This record gives sequence, C-alpha cells and structure tokens, in this order.
Amino acid sequence: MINIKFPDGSEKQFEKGVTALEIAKSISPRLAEEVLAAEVKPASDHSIDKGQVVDLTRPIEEDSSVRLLKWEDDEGKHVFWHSSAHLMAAALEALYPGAKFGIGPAVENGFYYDVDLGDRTISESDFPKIEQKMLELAREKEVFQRINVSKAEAMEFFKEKGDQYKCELISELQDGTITYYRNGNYTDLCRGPHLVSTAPIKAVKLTAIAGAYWRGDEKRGQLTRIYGITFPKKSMLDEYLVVLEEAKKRDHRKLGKEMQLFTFSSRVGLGLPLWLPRGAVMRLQLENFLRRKLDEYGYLPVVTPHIGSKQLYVTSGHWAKYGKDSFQPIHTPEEGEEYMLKPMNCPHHCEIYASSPRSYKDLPLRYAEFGTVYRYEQSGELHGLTRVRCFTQDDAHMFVRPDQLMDEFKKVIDLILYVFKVFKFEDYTAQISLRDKNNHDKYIGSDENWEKAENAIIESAKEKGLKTVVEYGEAAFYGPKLDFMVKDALGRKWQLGTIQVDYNLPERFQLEYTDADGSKKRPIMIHRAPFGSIERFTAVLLEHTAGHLPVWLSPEQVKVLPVSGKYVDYAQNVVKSLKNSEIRASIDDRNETLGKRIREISLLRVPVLAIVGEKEVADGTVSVRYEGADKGSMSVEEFTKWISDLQKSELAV
RNA sequence: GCCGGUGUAGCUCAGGGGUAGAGCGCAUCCUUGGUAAGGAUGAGGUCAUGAGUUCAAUUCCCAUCACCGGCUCCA
Repeated sequence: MINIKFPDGSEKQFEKGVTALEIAKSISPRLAEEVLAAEVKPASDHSIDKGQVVDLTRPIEEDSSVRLLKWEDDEGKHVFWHSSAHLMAAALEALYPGAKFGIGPAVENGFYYDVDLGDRTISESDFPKIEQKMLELAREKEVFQRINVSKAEAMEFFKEKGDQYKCELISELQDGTITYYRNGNYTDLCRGPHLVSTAPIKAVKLTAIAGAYWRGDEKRGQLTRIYGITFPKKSMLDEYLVVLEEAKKRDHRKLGKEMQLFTFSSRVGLGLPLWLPRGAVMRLQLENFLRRKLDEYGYLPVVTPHIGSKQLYVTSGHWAKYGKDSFQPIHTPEEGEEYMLKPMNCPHHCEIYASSPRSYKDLPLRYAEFGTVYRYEQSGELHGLTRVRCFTQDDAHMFVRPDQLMDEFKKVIDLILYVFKVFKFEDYTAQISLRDKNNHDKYIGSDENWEKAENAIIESAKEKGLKTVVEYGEAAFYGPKLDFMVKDALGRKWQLGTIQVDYNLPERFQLEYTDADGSKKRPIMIHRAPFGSIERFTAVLLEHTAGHLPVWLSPEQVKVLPVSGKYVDYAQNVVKSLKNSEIRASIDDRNETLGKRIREISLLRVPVLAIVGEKEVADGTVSVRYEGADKGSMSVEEFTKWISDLQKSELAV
C-alpha cells in the first residue's frame, strides 16, 4: 500500500501502482469524468519544485502528493490542448498523407502544430474540413497510448516516414527516455502527458495559419503553423468566440481611429504615427504627469538633437551591433559627414555627463528627456502604436557611484510601480532579462561587470518583493534589464517599463568622477523608462480601458450641450468658466437632437457631459452626465470642484 | 525580411467578366429638441497600383504596394 496526500491535506491509502484515474473514481464518478491529468510529487522529493504532470493512467509507485487537474487548472487545459494538437496532427495526416510534423505544443490560448505539407498549401478555407475530421476522430474516443521506444527504433520509424524534423529532434534525445504517444493511426514523438482518450474534446476551432521557421531559425526552412483551440463543451467555444469579438473592439488601432487620437499615412511612411489634435493633447497630459514625478525624484531635464554623428554610435557600440540594420547614415552635401537618426538617447546623455568634471558629491546625476528615437523595425513587425519606427521614450539615465546603485535602482522600481498603480495595470509581469551565457558574441563588456549588474537587479527586485520571472538571453547587448510586461486586449505581452544596469557605456565613453580620495572612478549608468515609450504605453492603456480614459487624461474632459439654440449663450459662458479653471471643455451646439449629440460624444469617449436648458439657465446650473449616468444638476462652481476632485481621486494611489 | 490572408465612397462593408451598391459620415433644407441615432434632398468611386488574358477586367492570372494574423527580430 502507498500513501496519497491531497492538496487539502487529507491522506488516503491505495494499492501500489494505483493510477490517478482510479484515485479520482474512488472519490466520485463525476470527478473521474472531469479530471484531465494529475500532478504527482513523490514524498521522497523534498525540493520546492512542483510535481510532475502525468497521464491519468500512469501507475503511481510510491508515497506521493497528488493534485487532480481539471479544465479549471491551467495544467489541465494545457494537457487538453496538447492532446488536441495531436488530434489535429492525426486529422492532417489523414487528409494530407505524407505530411511531416515539427512540433505541436499547447500555448496560452489553445495549441498549434508546425507542419510541412510538401508542395501542397493550406489556407483558412481548408479549416472546416480539418475541424470536421478532428471531431470525427475525437468521437472515435481513441485512447492515447504511451509507448517506450529505443532511440534506434524511433529513428528508424521516422526515417521511414521521411520526417526529417522528428529525426532531428530524436537525434538530440537520450536513449531510454524516448516515448511515443499514439492516438488511432497517428504516432508522435512526445514526452506527454496526454488525456486518456480523445473523447473529452467536444468543440474544435482552428484560429489562424502562419509561417514559422523551423526551430525559430530564420536561416532554416519555414513550416506551416496551424493554430487552434478546443473545449470540452460546445458552449465554451461559443463563449470564447464572443470574448474574442469583444477583445477586437478594444483594439487600440480601432479606438485610435474612433477617438481621433492618431493615424498613419503610407505617404508619410511605414510605422510613423501621426498624432491628431486629440491624441496630442492626451500625450501632453501623459508627459506632464511624469514631469511632475521627475521633479519629485530629483531628475534634471535635458534636451538633445534627433540626430547624432555616426562616430557617436561607433563609440557606444551601437553601430557595430545594429548599424547595418538601422536607418542608414545621413550624408551631408559636402565635407563627407555622416549622421544617424537617433535610435536611443543614452550616448547623447553620456556626452552631457562628460561635458564637465564630476565629483562624487555630484552623484547621482539623473538626466531625463522625452527623447524621440527612430529605429528601423522590419516591415512585418510594425503593429499600430505598439511597434513603430518613430517613438518617444520617457527616458532617463542615472549616473551613480557603486554604493548608490542598489538604492537608485529600487527608487526606479518604486516609480514604475507608482505609474502602474495610477493606471491600474495590476496584471503585469516583472521580467528579469539576463544574458544567454552560451552566446558570448551577443554582448559587450566583461563577465565581471555583467555579474555585478545582474546581481544588482536580482537583489533589488527581491528586496522590493517583486514577483519575477527570469528570462535568459533577453538582456540588452550592453546590460541586463528588469522589464515590466503588460498584456494587450488579445493577451499579447508588451514590454512597457524597463530598468537597465549598464557598466559598459560609462567605460566606452570613459566617464569619470573624482572620488573623496582624489582618485578617478567610473560611474555606473542606469537606463530607465517607466512608460517604455509614449506610443506603446498609449496603445496598451487604450486596450485596458477600452478607450475610457480617466478624466485627467481625456483629450476633452467636458462637452457642454445646450438643449436647443436658445441656450447657446449660456452654454458658452459655462465653457468659458470651465476653461478658466483649466478644464478642457467645449460646446456642441450642432443642429442635431440632444440624443444624437450625446451618442456621438459618448463614442468619442468624452467622459463628462454638461447639459443646459431652460431649467439650468434659470438656476445658473448644469446637469451633469458622467459614465453614462445622470449625476444631477450643480452650480458651475460646484461642477468645477466636482471635476477637480474627480481628477484628484483618479491620481491618488 | 519570411508564411498566409485582405484591399470596392471619408468610415464599416455587400456585390460581381458587360465600367457599381447599402448604412454611417459630409452638404443643403425642414425640424428647436431634456440624457446613446428626427426627417427630406444631394454631392461623393480610375473598385489599391502596374502589366497580362479577353471583343470586353473592378471581377480571372501575375507582379508591386499597403494593411491584418503569425514567424524571425526588437538598442
């Protein structure tokens, strides 16, 4: 007998070799129907790691903790979708004999499989028949069989099938650890785990088709990646599709158009946003919001040119790293000078530091600039305001002594967390981006300095109690980063705030300060941007709020609506009075019905409406509408105060 | 840059080998209105661009460009 411990702390005895499915059955038949996989952690394993997710039919041989995973558990969904990927592969193999398969994992929302169909092509119009085939195979309730094979055997099998992708994967595996999973006629190299059978897969939707490089390497061939999602109930698929539709309505590109914030023109150029008046007003509010904070945190404003000599970037190392992939240097008509569009502000700020001798007493020095930069992003990578070729960073660089580094870094974390709090970005990921130690060529600087920089970040994040994830290979070429990632409406992650520790640029620019003992020392540089860029921040903010910006940030805060032409004069006086109190207000006296004007103004997301008619003129009041609800009437003075209180409460954290 | 898709009025979209439609918007007029669409009339299109097939192309084929979804990239 073995002892099985459950998440609620209870324990139960079972025969050695019992399966998780049998355990579930012993608890309740309903549970046995719903359970998808199990997380098993042997009692002998004292590590803090989670248990291993295994097939429900895998025998459990020793005392263990067992967590039964259902659809509601992320791991349960994961297994469900991974099995669905195999189901799709089975359908593809049936429909397109000879298809070769790359990899087919579960992802955040569903799964994909990379497939090589040879000369055949596939398009969205083929989806229905593949979905049909998948459902047909699912109804066969084919069991997922786990089969241990030797490396030679596996190699032989896939060689015969002509599947060079699987062969490549097998060649990298260790003999004795290789397993197949087989559902129906389809056999796949796979570690598992999987569902017991295809039976629970009741609803299938293929969602997208895309090209994907084999193993993510652009020098190797491209496979066709087919994305799909499946559910244990048809109604769940319908709900999911509704959620997707809703998410599309929050797309910042659509909102930007509706709210008249920004536009693009192919005549101006790809990825070059044009900020419309309303967008520009909003943007200024964002900048002012940060400026107030910068003063509080002791930053000094600087302004630098949009171009810089090529030599500047040779010095910084950016030319060697990105030169050939960036906007190419501008040549002057005579004198053979070469200038680059500024792709980042740091070198300019380094030169400001270098402009005068520095004492240890001067540090930390914090230079801040809303710096507009230009980067040549690949055309296929441009995306609304989230990925553009011209954007403005809310940039700053701190030059600090080694003993100030940690403290300064933590202050920046505070600032970023403050910003996120004001904008209610609660669901963010703090990502520690470190270098990939196996790829030395990607980075500049000594190992010693990298160590120091990486440790500073890890330590500060820990002290601040941030929940972090570590990603190797995501560092900038000159130093490690702490990146704050926030999701857009469709769940795509975007890096917003970023803090970077840099020992390299101070060295390249030979920056110095004179220490207390008279010796020359090298400062450490911190790069930071709480928004990341105003463009990307705006995009993500729009998607989070569905365009319902806080009043303090709205391009237009109040629209005054005279009920009819008779009250226009009064309405104009109201506008004048609001403007005197620095409230962004205007009148809508168009010859349209009140209902229609309210509708259109609401679609523009103007947050506050002040309606004036006979009654208001008589009483000297306005009738206030906010967030679609009637707030009653107030005197103009009360209204002004009401708005300023509202803004204060929005900015309070 | 690569794979797939899309491109018709200012916007959202329907249509289809015989040179084009709706709703919204816009203009003019009527209506002077009380919390998310009042009514009438009218203007507006080289059907993305360029080549090709055809008696005839906006429609079919090809290329280019832009946009959309991914991939690679992201200082």
